[in-house]
Amino acid sequence: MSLTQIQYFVAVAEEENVTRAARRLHVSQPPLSRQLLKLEGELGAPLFDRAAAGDKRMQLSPEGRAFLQHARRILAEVEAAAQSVKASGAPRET
Amino acid sequence: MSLTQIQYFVAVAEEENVTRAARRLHVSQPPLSRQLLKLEGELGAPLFDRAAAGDKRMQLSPEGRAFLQHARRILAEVEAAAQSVKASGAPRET
DNA sequence: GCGGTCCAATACCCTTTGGATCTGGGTGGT
DNA sequence: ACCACCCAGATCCAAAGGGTATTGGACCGC
Repeated sequence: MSLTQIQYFVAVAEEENVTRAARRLHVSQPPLSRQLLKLEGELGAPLFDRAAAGDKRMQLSPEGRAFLQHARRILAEVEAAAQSVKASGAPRET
Repeated sequence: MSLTQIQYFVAVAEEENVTRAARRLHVSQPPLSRQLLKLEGELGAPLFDRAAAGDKRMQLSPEGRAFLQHARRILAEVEAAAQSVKASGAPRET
């Protein structure tokens, strides 16, 4: 599992569409598709319901919904980690 | 920034020694050293005080200490994320 | 029923990343 | 002075990750 995979997953979960998510992430669709599958493989469960015939959207599976919560927290925490370094290195602006 | 870099960093922070951390992580010392430097580069600040002449330990810098807290949370959250998928996929043992 | 559209997945190639080995420089202990 | 320890740099090679082109399945209008 990697941070990029997590970013990718969140984007797809939000867009409910791989192609749109790819545009948003400035990558092409196939790599995104692959990383998604790879992530599902590692986790041992599908994160999306692709089966839905009459519905083209990439809908989150139950596992996907559970994962999404943590995924968001991870990304936020990463952001915070980077900030904290900058903050502690330059505690004051002067 | 990647999850492996974060793992590496935590290990070194705990061991206060790159070589030992490398053994613990089952990687060799040079890659570990490089990832550390790379991480510091990305963050824009050194995470360790290597300057200390008479002291061989890799001591955390103030920025390093700040980062460590988040780093641990990130790894814990990643762990939790994986667990949550397994849990929601197989809510019961039967 | 047939072509056109939309979308994810696969095939293939190529660049980049990351790990391993070997080496060097600097410090401390005996 | 010699040896041990430790981090960083150089070099090489395998693996990962992204891009383009293409396929395959489902739906829509005609």
